[in-house]
Amino acid sequence: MDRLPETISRELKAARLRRGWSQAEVGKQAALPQTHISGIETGRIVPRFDTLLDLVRVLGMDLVLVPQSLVPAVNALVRDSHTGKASERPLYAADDDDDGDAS
Amino acid sequence: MDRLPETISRELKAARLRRGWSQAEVGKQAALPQTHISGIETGRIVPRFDTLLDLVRVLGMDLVLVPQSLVPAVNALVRDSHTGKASERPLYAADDDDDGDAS
DNA sequence: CGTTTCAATATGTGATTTTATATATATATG
DNA sequence: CATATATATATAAAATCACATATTGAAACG
Repeated sequence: MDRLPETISRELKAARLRRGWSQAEVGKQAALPQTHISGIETGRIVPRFDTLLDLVRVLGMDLVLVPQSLVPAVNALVRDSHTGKASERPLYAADDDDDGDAS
Repeated sequence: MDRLPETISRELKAARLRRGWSQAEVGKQAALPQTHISGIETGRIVPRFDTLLDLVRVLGMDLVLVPQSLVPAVNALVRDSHTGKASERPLYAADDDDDGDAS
């Protein structure tokens, strides 16, 4: 059942604790009651997409749509940034402003 | 504004058309009625996170949680894979099948 | 040209389920 | 006790589902 946001729930909680915030504090910033944060983190309720997006962004993260084939690469990129290895890579040195639209 | 999944909606539709699938076809694979696909694509309804995840995965994509600071890099990575520039990088070689239309 | 058929898409109604919200409370844990 | 977290109601709003139907667009035909 990896279609359940159970992973997301854990990552949300981890990100929150990483910042040393309480559920009430996160809830206040995302305009959500603490009980809701609790329900989402425990996986008891599956949030709407916009709700999750608010939460995620309050925690300094974002949800990005990527091709399945690139998921490993993206995960590696994120992991590298954690370990500090990203400094060796002039990744987006050139400006990259997201037009985000490829019609 | 941009917390609405309006961008997601457009990308969902684009990905669907890229594959030449009808809403009914996508709905069948994601176990959703065609009317829902329509509502989501037109932005009339905001899906739950798990629903959106099902849809996204049926379309060969995924939603990845990344730090906001890495979003530009991730977008660049995705863009490069589209334009074929990824060839310099022997990452995970498989190039996603979105070659656009075939007709 | 008009209209008929057909596929794809969008919209509508009603019922069911679930999130979202507010409030109160229980259970830790220090 | 005070704080943080989880759970329990109750209400309102919205998604989900199934069905029907309208709209659009294209192709075929008289």
